[in-house]
Amino acid sequence: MRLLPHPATEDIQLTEVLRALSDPVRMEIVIRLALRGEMTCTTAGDDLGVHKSTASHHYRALREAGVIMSKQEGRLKYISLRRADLDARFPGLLDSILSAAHVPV
Amino acid sequence: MRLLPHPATEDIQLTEVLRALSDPVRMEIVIRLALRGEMTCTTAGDDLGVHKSTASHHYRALREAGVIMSKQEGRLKYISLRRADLDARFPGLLDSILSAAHVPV
DNA sequence: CTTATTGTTTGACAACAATCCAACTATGCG
DNA sequence: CGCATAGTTGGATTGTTGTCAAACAATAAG
Repeated sequence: MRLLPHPATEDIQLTEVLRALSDPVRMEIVIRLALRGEMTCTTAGDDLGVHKSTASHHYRALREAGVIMSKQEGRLKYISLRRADLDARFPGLLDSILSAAHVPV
Repeated sequence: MRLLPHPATEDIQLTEVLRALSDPVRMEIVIRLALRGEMTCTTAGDDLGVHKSTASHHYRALREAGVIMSKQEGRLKYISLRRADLDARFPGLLDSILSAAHVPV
């Protein structure tokens, strides 16, 4: 099991988080993660309407902004929302964004 | 006194609001409006570090996303945050973003 | 009427971003 | 080992964005 580089909680920048979530494809990925929890990249990218390499690019954007966590397990890569970290850094922000996206919090 | 075209409250899109706020210059403008209320474009753009035409471009981006209101009064144009509209459309969103930006709400 | 003030528009330009495709890497399976 | 699966990377393309400068428009003031 390997971890990939992620920004530390205190290094997460507000405008970068907002930027990451301002793309509809990335927002949809985040919504899926919020609804269904940790999942593999393939599952997260299913029926997303973009090429898998494009999805991969979006995973990186979300990871570098501090929105998601990735961990490699064997052949699979699991991604998940950094809910606790985001809530520690920006209390209430993720919840209000998810509510705005009609995701039950 | 003239009003300029703004999106109706129900037409404000989440990703467009996040996009508008993902630029540091626009975020700073919004912070100023949150702290000091309605102000003219010149006041809002003071010491922003960008050319006035660039600031004007940002006002339009914020207006088209539904984040700010503009009204022309004589030679001056006043801009203000659409707090009530944003709160009606996305409850708690603006507050949590402003809190994240260290603006007292 | 002329001038100063306030802000927008247009053009140019460089940087960035979203996308697809093809090639590649890495891991597990038989 | 050889093959399939899961994802990433690099290149190409196309479009968007942030910026400045210069020209413009509209209004108020002298």
